[in-house]
Amino acid sequence: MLDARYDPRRESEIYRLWEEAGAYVPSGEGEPRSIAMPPPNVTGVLHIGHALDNSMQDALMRYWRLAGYDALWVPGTDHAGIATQVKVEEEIAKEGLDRRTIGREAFLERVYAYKERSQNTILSQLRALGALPDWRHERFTLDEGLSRAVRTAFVRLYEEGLIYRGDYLVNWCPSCRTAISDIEVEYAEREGALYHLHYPLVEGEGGLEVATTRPETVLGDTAVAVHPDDARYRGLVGKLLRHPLTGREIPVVADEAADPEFGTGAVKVTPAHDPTDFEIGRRHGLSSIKVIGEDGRMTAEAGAFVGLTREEARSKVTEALEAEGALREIEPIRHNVGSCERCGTLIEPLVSRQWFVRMRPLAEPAAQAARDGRLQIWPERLQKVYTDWLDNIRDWCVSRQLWWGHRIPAWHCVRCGEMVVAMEGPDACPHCGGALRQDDDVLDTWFSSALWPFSTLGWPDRTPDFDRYYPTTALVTGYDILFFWVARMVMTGMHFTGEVPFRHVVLHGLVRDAKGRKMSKSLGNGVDPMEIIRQHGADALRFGLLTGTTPGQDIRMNPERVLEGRNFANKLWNAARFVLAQEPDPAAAPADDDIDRWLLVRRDEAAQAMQEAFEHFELGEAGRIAYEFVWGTYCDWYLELAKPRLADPRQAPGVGRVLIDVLRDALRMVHPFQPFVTEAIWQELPGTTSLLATDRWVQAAMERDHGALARVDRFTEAVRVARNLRAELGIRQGQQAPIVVRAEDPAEARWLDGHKGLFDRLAQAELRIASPGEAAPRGALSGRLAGLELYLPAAGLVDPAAEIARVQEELRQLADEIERQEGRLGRPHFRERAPEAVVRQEEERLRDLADRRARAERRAQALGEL
RNA sequence: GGGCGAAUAGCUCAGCGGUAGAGCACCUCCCUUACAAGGAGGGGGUCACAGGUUCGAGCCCUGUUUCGCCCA
Repeated sequence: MLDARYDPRRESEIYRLWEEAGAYVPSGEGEPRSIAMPPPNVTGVLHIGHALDNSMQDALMRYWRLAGYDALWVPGTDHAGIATQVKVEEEIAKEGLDRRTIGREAFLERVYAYKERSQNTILSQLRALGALPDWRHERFTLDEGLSRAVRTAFVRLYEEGLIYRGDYLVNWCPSCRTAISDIEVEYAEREGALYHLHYPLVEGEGGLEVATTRPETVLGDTAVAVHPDDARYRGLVGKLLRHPLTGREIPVVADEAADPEFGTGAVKVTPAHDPTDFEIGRRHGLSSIKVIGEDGRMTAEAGAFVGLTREEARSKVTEALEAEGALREIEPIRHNVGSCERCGTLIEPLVSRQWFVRMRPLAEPAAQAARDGRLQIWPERLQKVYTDWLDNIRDWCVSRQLWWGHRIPAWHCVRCGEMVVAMEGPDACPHCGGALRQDDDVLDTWFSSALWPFSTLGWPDRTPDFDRYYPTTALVTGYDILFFWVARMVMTGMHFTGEVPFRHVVLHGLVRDAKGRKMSKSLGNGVDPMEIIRQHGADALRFGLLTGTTPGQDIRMNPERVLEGRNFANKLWNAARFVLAQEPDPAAAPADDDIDRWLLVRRDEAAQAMQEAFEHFELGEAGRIAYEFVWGTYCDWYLELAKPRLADPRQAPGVGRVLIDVLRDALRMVHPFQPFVTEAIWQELPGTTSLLATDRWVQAAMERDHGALARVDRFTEAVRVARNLRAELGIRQGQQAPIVVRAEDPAEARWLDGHKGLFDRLAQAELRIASPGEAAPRGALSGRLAGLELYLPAAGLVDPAAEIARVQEELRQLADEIERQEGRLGRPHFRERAPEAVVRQEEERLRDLADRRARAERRAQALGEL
C-alpha cells in the first residue's frame, strides 16, 4: 500500500535505479535520434536556466526512448575560460596571491581543483533534476579527445588560410586583461560629454574645431578627419594642424567615415584606440600611437600623463587642454559605451597582435543551410536573426590572454622568429634549428564549444558513434547564445564534417523572476533550482518549467506553476494508490462497456496529440495534454465511474484491468515531464520487472469507437446538468435528488436506463427515465441539453417566483443567442462561401437553440400552474 | 537608426480563421472509504486602440500606444 502522499525525497533512489540499469544507453535499434547537451560551465552551480534547458532535453529524450528511437544524449561540461579563471583568481586573491606570482603551472593546478569541485556539483545537480544522459559519453571541453579536436580544427583552418595572426584593433578588457570578441561587448547608453577642442593650423591663422567624447585619447591623435563633401572644411583638407598638447603636426584628411551631422563634423583620429579611426588610419596611412596600455593606464607615449587611469587621464587632459585654451565647449550627451559582458569594465579598443578566424567563407554555407531547410530553427522568426548575423559577419578574434583554456598550437622560434602551426610542437625551428616556444595565448572558449556536437562523438576520428548519431537531431538552448554558440557550431560543423551539426535548433527563452526581471547576482533575485527541488521535488519543478512555456518566449518563474506540478504528481500518485488498492488482476479480460471504450478513445487521442506535439518540439503543449488526460479524463471521470462498477463482483476484474492498463499509459504520458513519480508508481505495479524509463509508448487500440465516445460525452454532460440543478436548489451534499430525464431518442433513453447506477452515483441522484409521452413533471427545476430534458421535481422546495425568474433569464439569454445565430446564418454570402460543414454546424446550432427555447417556454408555462 | 517580441479573466499564462481556455485567487457546498496538495457547483473577459481583408478575426494585413529584447 502506498503512502497517502507522494514524497519527492525518494527521487534520488529512483535515479539510482536508472543509472544502475544503464537506462540511458541507446537501444541501438530504430531510427537514431541524438542531442548534444549544451555543456554547463564549470563555474559553480546550475541555475534555473540550466534546469529549463535540461528539463526540455530530458523530456525529449525520455519521449524518444519510449517511442522506440535509438536515442543518445551526450552530456558534458565546459571549461569556460574567462569565467572560471576569474573565479579562481578571486579565490586566490583572498589568500593574498596573484596568478602571475604563483606562475602558470601552479595556477592551473588551482583551476583544475576548482573545476573538479564545480563539475561534481553540476553533474550531481543534473541527476537531481532527473536528467538522464548517456553518462558513458560524458565529455569535458579540455579532455584529451576534445583538445585533439581543437588542435586539428585550428591547424586545418590555418593551413586553409582561414586563420591569420596580426596587429589589429581589438576589444580589450583591461580588467580581464585579454582581448574579447565583438559579441562579448555589451553596449549601453550612458551620460557623457562631447568635448569641443580647437586645433590650430600650423601655417596661417585659424584652425579647426573637433569634437570627441574621449579627450584622454587626444594624446594618440595622428590626424583630423572631415567628410569629403563637407563644404565647411573643403579648403582645409591636406593642411597641417598643430596638436594643442603634443605639438605634433597632424594632417586634415577627407574620409567618408566623418559624420558631418555629429558634433562639429570634424573628428580627431586616434587609430590605436577607436575602430573607426583604425580604419581611417589604414586608408590614409596614418601612424598609430598607443597611449593606453593593456592595464587600462596611460602609456609612456602619453608623456606627463603616464600611469594614470583612463578616468584620471580624462580630467587631467581636459584641464591641460583648457590651460592651452584649446577647450571650447563641453556638451552633455548620451552615447553608447561598450563594456565587457563578463565583468562590466569599460572596453578599451586597442591595437594588439591576435589570432583571427576569417569568417565569411564559413558563414555562407551556414546561412544557406538555414535558408534551404537543412537546418530548421524554432521558433522560425529567429531564423532571420540568425541569417542576418551571418550575412554581416566579421572576423573572429579567437586568441585570449588567459591561462585556462586550449593553448594555441603555434610555436615561435626564439632565434629567427619563424612560426610553426602544428598538432605537436617540433623539437627545433625547422628554419634555423633554434629553440621553440609555444604561443602564450589560449583560444576563446567558444572555439572548442563550436566543435561540441561532433568532437564529443569522436571527431576527428571516424567513429561508429559519429557515423550513427551525427548529424544530431536537435540542439536545445537559449536564444541568447544564438550567435555565440549555435551559429559557430553550424559554421564549423559544415566546414569540417560537410553536414549541419543538428537538424533542428530548439530555442527557449530566458527564465525571469516572478516580476519579469532578468535574474542576476546583483539583484539577488536568482531562483535556486536545487532549493525548489528540495521543497517540492524535481518533478514539480520540471512540470512548472515545461508547461508554462511557448517556444522562444521568456518565462517567468512563478511558484504557482511549481505547485501545480507538485499537486499533479500527487494526484497521479493517489490515483495509482486507488487502483492498487483494488488489487487488479492484470490477466483479467478487460471490461468493454461504452465507458471503457470512451476512455480508450480519449487515451488514444491524447497519446497521438502528444506525439505530434513532441515531433514539433512543443513540449508545453504535450505536457498540458497529459495533464488534462490524467486529471480530467482518467481521475475525474473514469475513476469515479469505476467505483460503483468495482463494487459489482462480475464487473470488478474487467474494470480493474482497464484501470491498471490505462494507468500504465498515463504513466508513460507523464514520464517525460515527471520521471520520478511515474517511475516510482511503475515499480509498485504488480508484475513489474522492468523500468518505465525503458518501456514503450502508449499502444493505441485497434479502432476508436466514436459512438461510445459520443454516448459517454452526453452522459457526462447530463451528470453535469443534474449536479447543476442540485446546486441551484441548494440540496445538501450526500442527499440524493430525484432526477427525471426525458430523452427524444429511445435508444438514448435505454442507454441511460442501463447506466442508471452510474448516473445516480455521480450525480447523487435517483434517476428515472420518463416514459414516452409522459408530461413534464410539475413544479420542477429543469435543465437543458440538446435532445434531453432533465427535471428535478421539487414541489415545496422551489420558490415558484424565483424559478420563474430563472427560466425567464434563461429565455432572455436564449433569445440573444438565437438572434446572434440567425445573424450569423443570414450574413450575405455565408451560405455560398463558407464550407458546407460549417454551414451545417451553424444550422444545427440554431436548431438546438430553438429547441431549448421551446422547452424553456414549456417549462415557464408549467411553472405557471405550480 | 533597423529588426523582433509581448499586450487575452484580479494574477501568471495557453490558444493563433469557425460559439473565449487553464492554473492560482474569489464565492457556495462537501473531511463521499485515491487524493483537502482533494471533490462538486459558481461568478468574472467589448482578447491594448483604430482602420482593413474575409461569409466569418484574440487569431491575417496596415497604422497607433505601452512595455521588453536584439542588432548597428
